[in-house]
Amino acid sequence: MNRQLTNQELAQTFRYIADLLEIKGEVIYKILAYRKAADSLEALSQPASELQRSGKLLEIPGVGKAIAEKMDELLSTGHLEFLEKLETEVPPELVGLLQIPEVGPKKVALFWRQAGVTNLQELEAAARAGKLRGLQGMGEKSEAKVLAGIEALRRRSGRIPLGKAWPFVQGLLADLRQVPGVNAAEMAGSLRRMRSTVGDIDLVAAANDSRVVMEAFTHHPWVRQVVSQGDTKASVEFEHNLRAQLWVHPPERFGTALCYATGSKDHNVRLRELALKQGLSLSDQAFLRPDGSEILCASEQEVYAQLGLPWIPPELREDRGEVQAARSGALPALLDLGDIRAELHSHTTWSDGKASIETMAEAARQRGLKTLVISDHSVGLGVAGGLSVEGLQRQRAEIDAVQQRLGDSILLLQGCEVEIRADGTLDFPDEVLARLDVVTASLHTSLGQPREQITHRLLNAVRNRHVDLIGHPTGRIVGGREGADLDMEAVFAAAQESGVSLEINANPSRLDLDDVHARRALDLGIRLCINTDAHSPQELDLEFFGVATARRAWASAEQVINTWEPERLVSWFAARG
DNA sequence: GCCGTTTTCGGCCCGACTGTTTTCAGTCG
Repeated sequence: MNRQLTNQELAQTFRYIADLLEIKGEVIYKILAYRKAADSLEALSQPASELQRSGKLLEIPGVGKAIAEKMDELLSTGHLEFLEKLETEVPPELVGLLQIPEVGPKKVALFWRQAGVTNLQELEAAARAGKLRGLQGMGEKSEAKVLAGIEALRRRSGRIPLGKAWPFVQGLLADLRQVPGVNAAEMAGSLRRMRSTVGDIDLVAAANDSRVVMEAFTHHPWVRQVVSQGDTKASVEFEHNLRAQLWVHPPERFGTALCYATGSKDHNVRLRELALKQGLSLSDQAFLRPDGSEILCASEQEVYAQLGLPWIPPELREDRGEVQAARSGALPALLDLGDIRAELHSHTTWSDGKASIETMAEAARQRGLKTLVISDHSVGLGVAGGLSVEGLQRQRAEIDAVQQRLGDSILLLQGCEVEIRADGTLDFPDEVLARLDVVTASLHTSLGQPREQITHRLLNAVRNRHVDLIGHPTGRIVGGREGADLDMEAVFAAAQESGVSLEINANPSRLDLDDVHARRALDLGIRLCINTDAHSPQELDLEFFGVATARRAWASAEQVINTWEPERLVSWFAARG
């Protein structure tokens, strides 16, 4: 039998169906239903295949009889007759055209039905030949836009990793806050929700005279092109194909605008539903009473309060149950960066790190950490100058010496990031692992192994009683490579049994586990750790991104072992052997 | 196609911006 489709793959299939139906010209609500089902699948904390076995597919929000049947067929057979038929009606490559900016389903349908276009090459040829300008609703400008859009599509490589967008936006916001009359300027959208990748950058500013802010924004030195500009909203493009849009509202309405622009779309729909039940109307423009008068909210707290809710942290605003939780007073007490007391995964010049043990220890101490685990690579990772057994012994002596010098201001532990070899064995025998204070096992090589093989490999490490942590479990690179094809449910089950802690690697190019996996792990009672994997003192600051990912997974401080004091950590590691 | 402390049928968020269609359709978030 074929392996089970993942939730992600199912979601992709339903989104693809929605796109095809939209080009075909189906009623919009049918299309929205497929997209809603896809959203739910992605937010699901357990595999749909599991729900299928227990006959609970209909319990997925937004999944009714028709979609449940299709899901069932996909999970059971690996294909879907409905989709195969649809693909004979609508040329599948048309879906790719939706990626072109300013080209939506209606335009694609127009190009297809009126100009015979079935793929990107044909569209480009038609545009260059001037064959689009004569179509209904098209002119020369629209035709040029299509060509420019195709070029932009070729340049950009999808969404921007959070780690790139974040520092860029800090600079931009600092400049906007300097503009005379600007009362506040904040990021919004997926960036504020701390998703691992960001589409466009959304910003909201409070000012009484929007024109001054708009001028400053569209003339910012980093701006390469102004895409659109109005009184309340402007959209620009920077170098490297970063796009940003700015909304400007008067200060007394800033909370309403910020809340709306932060989203997510589905979270906003929930809020709107609550507003409607109270006879209120909530939109990006205004929050209105039944008589049409406006409820002005300068802060988000006021928006939520009007709806009878406590303020919901942006990281939770994904319509994954947060509004219901807020209503019943069951919002989690989220982990905060200030709760972090320990860094459990760091590198030094003993392998591929840039700084000495002492420099790293001093940097950790300055950041208020009470425990630092030095976990250089093991010998198997040759490119990183991994340590041999003998090297580990010499390193232990230096760690002890640095500890002497630093006194009890910070506790240094000797760990090791031990290779999980391609055959599933660990780089060191058990008696060597037993001498280490902390053992982190990680996959770095042969990540492309088939599912069964690589899962088995990771399970070997999870079940080794000397292993305390699993580093960046899937090996994914944000905006780069997919994670290994792991059976994550099997990994979670084994972790639950062995008590091993799974890492959220805080480096923004990893963020691995991701938020959905992390939430599933927490639901199963698995303890998480959040580590920077720092190779230099500055990288210790990346913890922030890992904490954000954990917050998106609804993590509390107690569920993350980095919040523990040194004594508790030491006894936990010791008890694990 | 989904859903129900207004409904098992009739809704499903809605406004800004752009280009072209001189009154609106398409896209976007």
